[in-house]
Amino acid sequence: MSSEPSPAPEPPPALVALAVDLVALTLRPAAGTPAGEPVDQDTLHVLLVQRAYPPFAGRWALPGGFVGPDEGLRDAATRELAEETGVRRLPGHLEQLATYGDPGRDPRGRVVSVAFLALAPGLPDPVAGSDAASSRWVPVRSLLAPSGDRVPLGSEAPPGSEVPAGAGVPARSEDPATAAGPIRRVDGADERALAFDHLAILRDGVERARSKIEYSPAATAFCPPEFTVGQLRRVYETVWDTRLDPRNFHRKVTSAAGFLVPTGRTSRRDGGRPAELFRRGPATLLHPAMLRPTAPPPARGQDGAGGAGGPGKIPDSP
Amino acid sequence: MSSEPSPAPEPPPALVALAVDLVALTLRPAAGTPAGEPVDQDTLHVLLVQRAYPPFAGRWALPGGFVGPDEGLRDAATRELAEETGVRRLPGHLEQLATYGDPGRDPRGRVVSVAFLALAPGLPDPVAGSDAASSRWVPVRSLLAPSGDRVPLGSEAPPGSEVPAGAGVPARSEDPATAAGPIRRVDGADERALAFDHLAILRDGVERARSKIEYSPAATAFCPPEFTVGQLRRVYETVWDTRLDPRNFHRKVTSAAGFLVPTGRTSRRDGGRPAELFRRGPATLLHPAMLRPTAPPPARGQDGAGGAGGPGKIPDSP
DNA sequence: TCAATAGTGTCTTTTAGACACTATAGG
DNA sequence: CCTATAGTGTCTAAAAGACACTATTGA
Repeated sequence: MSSEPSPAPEPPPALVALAVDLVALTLRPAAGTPAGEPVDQDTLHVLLVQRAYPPFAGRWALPGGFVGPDEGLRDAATRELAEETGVRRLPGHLEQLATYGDPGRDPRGRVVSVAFLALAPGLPDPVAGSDAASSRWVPVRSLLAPSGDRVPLGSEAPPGSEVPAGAGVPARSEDPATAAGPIRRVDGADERALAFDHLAILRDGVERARSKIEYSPAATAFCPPEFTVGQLRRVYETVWDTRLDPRNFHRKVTSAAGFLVPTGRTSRRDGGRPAELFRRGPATLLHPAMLRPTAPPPARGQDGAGGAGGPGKIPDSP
Repeated sequence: MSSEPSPAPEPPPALVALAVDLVALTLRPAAGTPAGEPVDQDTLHVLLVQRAYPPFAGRWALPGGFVGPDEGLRDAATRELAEETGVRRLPGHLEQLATYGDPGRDPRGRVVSVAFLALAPGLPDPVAGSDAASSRWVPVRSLLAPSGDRVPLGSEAPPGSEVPAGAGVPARSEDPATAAGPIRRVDGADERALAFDHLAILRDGVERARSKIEYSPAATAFCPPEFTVGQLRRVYETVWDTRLDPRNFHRKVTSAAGFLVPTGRTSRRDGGRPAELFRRGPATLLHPAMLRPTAPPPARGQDGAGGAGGPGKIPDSP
């Protein structure tokens, strides 16, 4: 139910501030790839903004903001995403992730945030929004690394070089992605840490994306309208952080009914046989599913299929 | 992010009332089973309360209520469930489902509701809560039926007889479960309809439950601490509304690592060979998963895995 | 005896995964 | 020629599903 009228002996309706937060994921070339490394090695990036005001001023956070008085939840998420990326009709996929609203998650008072997950093909470098000092795409791996490790030596961005030269956003000393760099602190906290409970939200979003592309064609949201099987495979490999056999992948993906529709055209390549171009098909669920390479019998780590969201527990606390 | 401080040129923080709603599912014998039908045919039931005050006075709704000023979301859901069922330490499973907060879903103003999904073994008949005229378990099928059909002739409760004799809650003329009965109307609306957007929430909850038990051991939440493979199979059959081959089911469920732990004991039966008793094992994800009998290649109906959760789209509008 | 449920085994089909081999581009 | 990517075929193992058969109870 939604609430009770005044005569009901319920706890008084707590009035809370309502916000949306976005876990916007995209694939971009790993910046700062050392010479001699394979170029164009896509990595998973998330959109972050640097907070201009307290609390957590100077810290990086997921983009988001308050929901307008007459604004729908999804509308608010769409608006925030458009504001931050400068893109009005966003391609890709947007779905509700979970709601984080336990008391204490925001020092200013009770703020309930409905988090959304957005998957999009390579978006432009973000435009500084009105509510943030700056914003940028940050490699997810550098944020989820337990504590500065898990970053493959040399394949991840070295300190201060996550942004390709000329990207327009100067590297900042507060860079959150500098996993290998010295850890600076702002009012006693690890400055690499995200504001509020946003690291937890990010984790949930990434896990949701990982399971989502198993059972749905959502992986195509990371691709342009027309794409090759090889591109799609690189999406899966990047999001899952695995290697997949190109031959078996090709067979699976092309035999899943309604997943891909051939365009008849073919892509030009730098070297190698030209590949067929496909569009996303009408399927909403994949059959058979594209299951992640299975770690053996023992429990795989999460708690729930989130049903419809497939597996993946949805926490409700920061 | 969660919000911006006052100096930010964001839309002003809309203050909203925060509520939780519960989709509490359990398995109970179909009431009103005509003589001659197989008894003890479990069916999926959802807990509903009858609203005492406007709006939607007299209509049935999901149990729920406002979140206290210093109360966590999950805490509020747990409290509401305990109040409505009279059970303090609830067995079973509780997870966040989705949040419904679009303007207009509540005629009194902006009310944002975080819905939770609860799965529990046969709970007692509900105790009338302080905020509802009455509450009861209602067969899900009668609520989700397109418009009075989809109810297998003779196997569903006939008008006014959903409650087993002596259940303590007299059948009311407003009974929402009377799918086959005449449709009465209150202020112009089909009285069988649930209040607010609760039918949509119920649909989402049922679909989440259906996919949840595919990838997680959540089906055991419908069982007592010790149960037989046959009982577990009946859970799957009821939730999925399918028949499953007992022999293949037995093999699958006992070979999924960590799903079931044998107790060594055996159950006594009325007729038939005694069955081994199991407890729920430590697994959090099933491998291999218990996939629903697959409707052929065409898309299976939802939009997303949610969720590892697997599949299942999470809408954010009523 | 029979009916009913529990549990095992066997066979076929589908799918996953390893991997050989051919096709078509650029250098 | 080479290398690199695309795409097909073939084999094996795992899993799903159909179903025969045995086991153990109550009536």
